[in-house]
Amino acid sequence: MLNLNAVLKKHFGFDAFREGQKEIIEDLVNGRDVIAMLPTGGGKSLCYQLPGYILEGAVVIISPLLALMEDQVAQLKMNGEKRAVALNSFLSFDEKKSALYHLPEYRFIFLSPESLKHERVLNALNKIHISLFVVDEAHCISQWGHDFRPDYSLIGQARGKLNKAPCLAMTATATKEVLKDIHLSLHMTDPIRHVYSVNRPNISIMVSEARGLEDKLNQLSELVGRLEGPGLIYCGGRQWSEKAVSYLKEKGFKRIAFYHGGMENEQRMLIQQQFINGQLELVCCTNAFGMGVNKNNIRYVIHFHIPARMDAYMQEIGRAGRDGLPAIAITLYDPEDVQLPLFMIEKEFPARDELQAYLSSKEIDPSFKLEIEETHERFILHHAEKLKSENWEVKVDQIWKKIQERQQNKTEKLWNMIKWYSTETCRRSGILAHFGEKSDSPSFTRFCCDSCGMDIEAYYGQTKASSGYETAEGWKNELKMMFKVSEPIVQKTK
DNA sequence: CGCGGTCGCTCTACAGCGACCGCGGTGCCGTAGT
Repeated sequence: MLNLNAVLKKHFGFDAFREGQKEIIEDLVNGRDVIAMLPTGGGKSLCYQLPGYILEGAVVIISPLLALMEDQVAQLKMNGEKRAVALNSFLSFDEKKSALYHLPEYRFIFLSPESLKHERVLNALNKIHISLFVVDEAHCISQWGHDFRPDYSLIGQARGKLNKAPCLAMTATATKEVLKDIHLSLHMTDPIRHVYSVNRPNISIMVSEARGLEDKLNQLSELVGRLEGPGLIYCGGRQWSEKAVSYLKEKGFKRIAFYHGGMENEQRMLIQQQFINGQLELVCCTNAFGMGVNKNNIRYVIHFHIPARMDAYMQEIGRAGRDGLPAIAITLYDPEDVQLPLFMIEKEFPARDELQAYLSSKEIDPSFKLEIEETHERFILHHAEKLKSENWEVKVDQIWKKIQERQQNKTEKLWNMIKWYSTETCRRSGILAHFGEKSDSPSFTRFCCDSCGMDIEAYYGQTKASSGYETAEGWKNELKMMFKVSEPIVQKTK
């Protein structure tokens, strides 16, 4: 029997596995497909890196962001592993050509789902022996694969064209529906699920009703003034993230910056690094900020606008309190705010006449290209490809049906979120129910949520008392007693 | 749909109002002879 602990010590220098890691690795080494839902910061990358040193061949990792791939490669190289490469658009043509030629020499190969569809890449991958096929941040399959980045939904198909290898899908947040989506989309064979609770007992959850912009801004500056940082503020739009920063700066707060997808890459990397290193106390951002932000001492996450779905909300608040110390998530909820996500769901897809105009113009003159939004075009082309034997009118009907289906699906998720904001029962139980977990095991306290009687004033007092890190251990112990975090709820199926 | 910015009106007034318009999230990706 293989001694995994010895391999762990030899290659990573650790004496013991973290929770779940060993079981996941054992299943993979035994050739099984695995879906792993591990809490953030649970040491997910080890789950594919270690098998890379046991199994014959290369580990292929599908990653959603260039920055994440680069990060992982840099980390591996820092650990002395030179046989790691990221095959992406950062490489020049010559570099890419060379990397593909030398592919058999690599042990860890990182790819985007988009590059996985190119013949050249597939051919090169087919010439090597793949020991393990990994999809990192696998919830993206469900979150993006249906519309925003359809290539995410083609990973399973690509996998079928490659040498058969066990498949590992990893994420921190997934509902039952998302887990099923991952399973089916990746064409996994009877996968073993290692699913841990999404509950984060050290994060208190609050929803504060706000009426109108002025009320919201007042509440915001009060919170920022009294809460211990570092903190994150999630806004619904790019301009909002910038405006929130100017407002708070005007109020005298310092070390704040904004972050959104419209900024230059270099600037984005700078802000992220400054925040991680503690030079920035507060970042106002859109949902672009998050994945790959490895910072364990975020003390609060404020939602200035509501997220559109529960799993997105959990991912966002889950960035707080990774050190296990008390943290708080507060949403400033104005019932009027539902209009923004509603509008976005509408706008995300082409309208019926746009769809019709696009497909009919292609029918009349294939060389003519009707200018429509890039995401709309990609959605149409992706689905038209599946219907390529049909005539254009059938395509219009079928794709329109698909659009309505997607919009309905997204709107439903939004209303579920709204329902959760409006209820007066325990918020944590509501979240756990949403993820299909029973909520009887966690011992809820007055620090649970506003519905459980949590008082923000008491919270201010507690965290102020424990400001600095001298008392960190004391708090950790108190929390363990309060929440029994030493006995995590593990729901392991199969 | 709501917000904010701009325009134009008033007509002693150049500040203040209403009408109107534009905007609103997430990110990959090309090229062939070593």
